[in-house]
Amino acid sequence: MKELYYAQIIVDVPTMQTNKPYTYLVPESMTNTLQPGMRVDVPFGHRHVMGFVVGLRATTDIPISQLRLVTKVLDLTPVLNTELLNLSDYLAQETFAFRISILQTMLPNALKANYERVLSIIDEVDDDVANRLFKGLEQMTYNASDFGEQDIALLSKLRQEHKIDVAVTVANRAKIKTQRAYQFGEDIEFLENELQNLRQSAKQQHKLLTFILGHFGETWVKKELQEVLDVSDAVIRQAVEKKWCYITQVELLRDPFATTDISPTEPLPLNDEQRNAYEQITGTFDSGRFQSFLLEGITGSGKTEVYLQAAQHVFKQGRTVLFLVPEIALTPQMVRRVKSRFGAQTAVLHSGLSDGERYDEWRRIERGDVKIVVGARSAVFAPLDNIGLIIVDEEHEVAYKQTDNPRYNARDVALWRGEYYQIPVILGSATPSLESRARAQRGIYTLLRLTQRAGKAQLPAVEIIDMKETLVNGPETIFSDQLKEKLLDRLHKGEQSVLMLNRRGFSSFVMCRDCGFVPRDPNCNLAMTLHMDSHTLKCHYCGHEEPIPTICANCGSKRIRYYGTGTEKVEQELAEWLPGARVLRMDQDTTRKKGSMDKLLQKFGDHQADILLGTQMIAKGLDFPDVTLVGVLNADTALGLPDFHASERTFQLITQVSGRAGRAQKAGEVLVQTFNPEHYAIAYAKHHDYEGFYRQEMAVRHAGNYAPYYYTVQIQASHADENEAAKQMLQIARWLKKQAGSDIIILGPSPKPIAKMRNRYYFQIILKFKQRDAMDEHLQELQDRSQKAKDGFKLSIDREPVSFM
DNA sequence: GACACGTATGAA
DNA sequence: TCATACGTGTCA
Repeated sequence: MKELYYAQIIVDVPTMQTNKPYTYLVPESMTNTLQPGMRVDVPFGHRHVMGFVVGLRATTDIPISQLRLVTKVLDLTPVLNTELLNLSDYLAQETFAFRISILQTMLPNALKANYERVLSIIDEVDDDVANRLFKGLEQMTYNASDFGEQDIALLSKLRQEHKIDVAVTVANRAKIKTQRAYQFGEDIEFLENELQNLRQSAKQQHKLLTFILGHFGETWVKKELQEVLDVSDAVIRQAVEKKWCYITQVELLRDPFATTDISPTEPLPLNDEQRNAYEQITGTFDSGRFQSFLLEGITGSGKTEVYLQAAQHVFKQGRTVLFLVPEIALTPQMVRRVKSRFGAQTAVLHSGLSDGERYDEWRRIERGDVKIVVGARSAVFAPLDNIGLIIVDEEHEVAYKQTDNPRYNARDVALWRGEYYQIPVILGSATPSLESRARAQRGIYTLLRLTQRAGKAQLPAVEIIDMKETLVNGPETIFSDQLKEKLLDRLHKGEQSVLMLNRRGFSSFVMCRDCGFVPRDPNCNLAMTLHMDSHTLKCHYCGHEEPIPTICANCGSKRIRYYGTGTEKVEQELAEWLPGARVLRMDQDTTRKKGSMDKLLQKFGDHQADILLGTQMIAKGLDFPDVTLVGVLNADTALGLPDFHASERTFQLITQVSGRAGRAQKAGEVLVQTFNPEHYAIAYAKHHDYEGFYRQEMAVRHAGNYAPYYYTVQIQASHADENEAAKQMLQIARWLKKQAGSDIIILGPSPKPIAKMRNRYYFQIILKFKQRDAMDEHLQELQDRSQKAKDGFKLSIDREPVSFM
């Protein structure tokens, strides 16, 4: 057998030029230990960097003289398996990101390299430097924040004069928490002898030594030992001194369920539709095939029960399950259900974990201590092997897309992993993304529909309130008379209400208060955004710009208003006309603190409040049986966004929030206040008609050449100089036009909605095209060129962006 | 990302 | 003529 001498290594230097494996020599001492997926310390140029072994070879084309040796192995076992290494390769291509960035995102922060600079004196230096800076020592670890500017300059000069040397070392950042333990001696004769010679009065010592004799050779954690024997520290210290036992450290694994009380649940009976879905999914699993299922189930139809029972089936075959949710904080009830069904074999990865805690959970998964991983976006990289089922709940959620580099979509990664393991992948939603639903139409996904609510519950009746009439009749208020009436009614009956104010971001737009008309840009037919700095309306999609109108183009009214109301204002109004009502406000401001969201929901569940008022974060997943009224204060805000997803998002949001009402015996009711009662997104939401909405929206997308008929790519770039940014983007647009010709629709360049951030100017170009492979080549080339572009021009490419903000 | 090395730029 | 600034290519 030929040994593998050459390691292919991706180094921790995120640049275009280094975005390829480098070949290193494997020292003889490592030939048995080094494996792909391990992190290593390698010399790179003049310093040391961390690297990932992505392959081992027996031969190489590179001249031996150019090769250097791997310095150190940082892991005992690979931190990435073959599957994840392959995935990183695919994702780097897919997201136009560096391979190293992908590898880093796959791992917990604790596994990032910790670079330390060690300065050492190698020649005569003056006393000031030796004593003041080096504190009389030959070496010191360098920390830039420890020194003033002058000293840094001085050290840099000494370095150039070769009087001091700088060595970079790569250290493991991960700290494994340990606790003190005692390894008992194994020499029984010695121990028995010691027991004989103990003084009569040494009762405690006698007790301990007897115990050690009964468990010789074992290792006991100090805490447990003291719990069992009730001996003092001093007694144990004596035992160590007398060599009855030895101090060691054992790894401390926190039990994440120590504080949560779990009442185990049993599988619930499935109805016919659920059973059909369950059987199709488990049948696919049993036959060992890859197949994606789109589980389209109305709110409250029991999708979760299908997930859980399918997972149970997979466990029985000794396989594991990956369960993705849009955001852990927003789905506490879902997490609780999984935990209570599967207990301690569940790992939960969420953003609230510290680096250390996350690393602990990661290691539990990696060692195979858990069967199911529940987590948000980044959990899609959980180091499970032997996966048997992947579930993506609320698959339409934009939270699955990472908005900064690397811009991956966890839903697509889930599908990749599913194909790799040849297993079923469930994409579940009450309101699937158009893209997924279209794929189901084409037979790429298997469509499974759940049309019945669980138990006897009915979908709530939805009433649309035309706010234009309300405004004509009375003072300008956020609440219609109808909504006020119903709220009062619920208060009297002691039932609960949920109010949603769909206020998103900072985007504001202009609307006529008489007819609901929103000025749209003539090219893209998208709502235009108000820019107070330039006093214009701009289309963020193609860059069209026009002055802010003073008269409505539709009805001639002068009542044109700037749009935007916050939850705080609503809370205040509620307090004024319903002084007795107990209101809980839930938005970014009130849920920022860890666990505060859970606390608010707990309070609402315990009937300590009558009204839950919040932003779209209250729309999904909440299950409170006594909520019988849902009010959507403003259904239009999402419609006004400069984005072709606007109708889809509006429909999804109204449908999701409506689903919060009437989940148990009591019938629910939904009031939707809007200025656009005739808009199809709102009309279809009123009838809970996803399929109807899907058909109409597909026609709209088809007519406008939008996704899913076209691929969409957003190119955004920034520069400190506005003209320079615009100029370069124009060149790029021209270059793309030349490369792709008629195969491509180019919109822009146009300034981004937030055109200036941190003193940089942002522009974007939107591309729409059908030939993906050809365009990928052009985009890759564009990426390469932009890396070489000088003077601070930054560019990033975003495939299928979920927001154009 | 950090550095060495090349060429351009300016002061004596 | 030298010192410094800045841009560029390289790392196995």
